[in-house]
Order: sequence, then structure tokens, then C-alpha cells
Amino acid sequence: MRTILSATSHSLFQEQTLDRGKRERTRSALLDSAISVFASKGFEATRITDITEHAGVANGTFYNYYRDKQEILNDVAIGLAVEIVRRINDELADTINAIVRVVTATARVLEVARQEPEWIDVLLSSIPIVPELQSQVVRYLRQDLQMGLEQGYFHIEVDLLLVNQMLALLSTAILLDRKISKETTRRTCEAHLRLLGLPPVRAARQVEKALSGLQ
Amino acid sequence: MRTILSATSHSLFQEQTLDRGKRERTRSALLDSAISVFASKGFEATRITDITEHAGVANGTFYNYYRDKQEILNDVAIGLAVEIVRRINDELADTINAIVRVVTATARVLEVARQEPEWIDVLLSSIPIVPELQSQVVRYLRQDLQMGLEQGYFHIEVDLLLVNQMLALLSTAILLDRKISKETTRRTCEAHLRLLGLPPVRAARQVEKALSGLQ
DNA sequence: CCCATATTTGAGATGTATCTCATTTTTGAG
DNA sequence: CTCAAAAATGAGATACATCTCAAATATGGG
Repeated sequence: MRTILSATSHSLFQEQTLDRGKRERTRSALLDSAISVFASKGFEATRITDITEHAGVANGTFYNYYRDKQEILNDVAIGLAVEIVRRINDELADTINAIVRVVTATARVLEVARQEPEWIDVLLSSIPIVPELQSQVVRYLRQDLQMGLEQGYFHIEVDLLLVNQMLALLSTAILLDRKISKETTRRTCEAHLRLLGLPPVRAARQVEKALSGLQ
Repeated sequence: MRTILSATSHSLFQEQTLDRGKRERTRSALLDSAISVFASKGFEATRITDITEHAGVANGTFYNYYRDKQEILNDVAIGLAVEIVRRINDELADTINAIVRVVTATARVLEVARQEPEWIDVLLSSIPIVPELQSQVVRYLRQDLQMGLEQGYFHIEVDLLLVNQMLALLSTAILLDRKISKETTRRTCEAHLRLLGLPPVRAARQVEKALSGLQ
């Protein structure tokens, strides 16, 4: 057992395929079930049967769609990443200040973690296992960091180490406080800005300002 | 497969028990083998037989000492933690400046990671699995952080989140650059001080000073 | 060197998960 | 509604890791 919170996540894949044929609906059921089971038992401990039982299909059905656990994890992780990045990107379309972008993105990821704990559970634990994922996340984050450098806010080398440091701080917040209090969000945003080279007082002020601007 | 570097670690447990009876020598062989195998295949993927083969004993021998994998992992992790903490504590006995303590401890952990990659591999991946470990690490780190607060250097709340943030930055460094370049060490120390609330320029200066003082 | 005790051994019993495939059931286009 | 194609089924073959234990072997104090 891994997650403490009850599983209240909405289905991600089912919703996208209610109209398409039977095949796509069954695939979505498997994908959504995989999210739940991976989140509650962890990837290693999950058996194919756990996924099929949760999806309400027979064991053999799994093999009509995927060869093994790893293969369905890939689909799940990419699907989650695409959805979460899409949401945040939409919101940030008009934001040009790099500090605000970083704080907002951080806060939004934590917001998703609060509302869909299973998604983030699976996504974060997939990063080391699904190589394709890491490179996507890195490319996405790097843009904002580069922007912050050009705007003169950040004092740091933008590279793989930095991106992974930021991801690690995110993971820490989620693992330690699954309900994601406002306090946890604030401190994680501050940690990000401190890491990026803002003096602590300035970091606090900027986080304060940016977070109050979010609804 | 997990580690890329070849396994060049020294035995930790064998050395301590060369004189004691057969029983303790076999136990040590199992413990040292467990380190190697956990480091190379990861805990989940390790089978009892991997450990006994590596130790050059029969499969059944394992069960004369441990009930299962988890039980030997506990012994391994605690043994590693005790050894590493002992080394660093010895060196820091006379250091009273909290900044120097934090930078030195960080640098030394990374030094161990470079020289005994298997140790740190296993230790870090054990932290989530061996509860006893986490509380020990937290208690140990908290002292230095408290000291830094009292000396007026740090601007932060010292709690579980902070300690885990620092551990996460350490893990990130090790996972991303297993050979642990000077650069990685410097940046990880700076990240720690930035996180603790030192302004970036000051953090850089302090790290520079403290690291140059280490042989 | 002796021998009671401690330790090791490894074949096999047990349990469990994966994966296959011949058969059954469902689907949805015409 | 019909029916060929698509999809689902689940029993069982296969594989493999755990754990046991009676027998074999090694140990080290006297």
C-alpha cells in the first residue's frame, strides 16, 4: 500500500473515448485502472491481474492491448504528462514574466497533486522509468528558466542538474504532504526561487504576489 | 541493471568481523553481497538467490540469518548510515560554524558517493523503505540547521520538509552525475545554502571558502 | 585429534504471476 | 435483423522465486 488518501481521481482516458469504438473504450478502461493500481500499490508490486480486475475485464484482455506492465506504464505516463502540461500551458499563455511563470506552474502542479493525487503519484514515479518523459519535462521547464535568465532574474546555470533539482523539490512536497497545504505550496515555490538565485526576501515577496494573483 | 559504474566498493561488514566466529563472517558476507546486488539490480528486482550466489553460499543459508529481503535491507541500511555518519561526525567534531558544517557534510557525503557508489545507492533508495533510517537522518541534520538559525545565518523553518528537500537535492546530484565532479559538489552545496536562505552571492562565497578548506 | 554442536546444503514442495489460445461473446455495418 | 469480423474470455501450461528441512559438513573447545 502506498497512497493514504482515498482514490478520488477522475478518469483521464475514459472521458476522451466515450464515443470511439469498443476497442478504444476498453483500452481507456485499462489505462485508467492502471493509474489507480500503480498509485495504490506501486509499479513493481502491481500484477496484471490487479489492473484487469479493476477494469472489470478478463485477465487475457490485457494482452490484446499491451505486452507487459512497462508498456502500459509508458502510455499512462505520457498521457498524464500531456494532460497536465496542456492545462498549465493554457493558463500561462499570456504570462511573460518568468518568475510568475515558474511560481504559477509550480503552484498548479501542486494543485493537480491535491485534486488528482493518483496522477501525480504515477507521473513522478514514472520519471525515472520512462526515459521519454524526462526529456519532455526538461525541454518544457528549460524554456521558462532561459526566459528568467534573459530577464535578469535568475542567477544559475540552466541545465539538467537544475531541472532535476526543481523536480526533486516538487516530489518532496508531494510525498511529505499529500494533501498539499497552502503552506507547502508557498514553501515549495520559495524554494524554487531561492534555488534559481533570488535573494530570500525577494523570493518571499514574489511568491506572495504571484500566489495571491491565482484566483 | 541500475548502476553504470563498475562495482569497486570495499566491503563494509566483512572487515569488521574477520576475527569473530564463522557465524558472523557468513552474516557479513551476506550483508556485503546484499549491498552489491541491491545497488546493481535494485531492491525489488533482487532475488534471495542473487545474494547467496554473490556471497558464495547456498540458497538455504540466507534463511539461517534473515527471514526475507526486507530484513537484510534494514541491517544493510542501518550499517551504512552508522558508518557514514561516524566518518562525518569525526571530522566535524571541532567545527562550530553551521555553514561550514553543512557544506562539509554535504561535500563528504558526495565524496563517499564517489568512492563507494554502491553504499550511497543503497542508502538513498532505502530511506523511503526503512522508516528507522529517515528519523535518524532527520535528527542528525536538524542539529546543524538549528545551530545555523541560532547563529543568524539561516532564514527558514527547520522541519521535516526542509530536511527532505536537502536530502532530495543530494539524491539528485548523485543520480545525475555518479562520478560526482567538483562542479556537482559545488552546485549542490550552493543549492543547500540558497535553500537555507543565504543570498546567492554569499552562498557562493561561503561554499568556495569551505570547500577550499577541505584538503 | 575428537566429537558435540553449529552451520551449511540443495532438492523439492509450495505458491503465485505471466502469458497463450481455442472458444465464446459482442459489435456494428449493411 | 444478420452475420462476418472484432473483441473478450478464462482455464491451464509455463516459469520462476520463496521457503523448508533432513542430511551432510564444518567448527573449534577441550
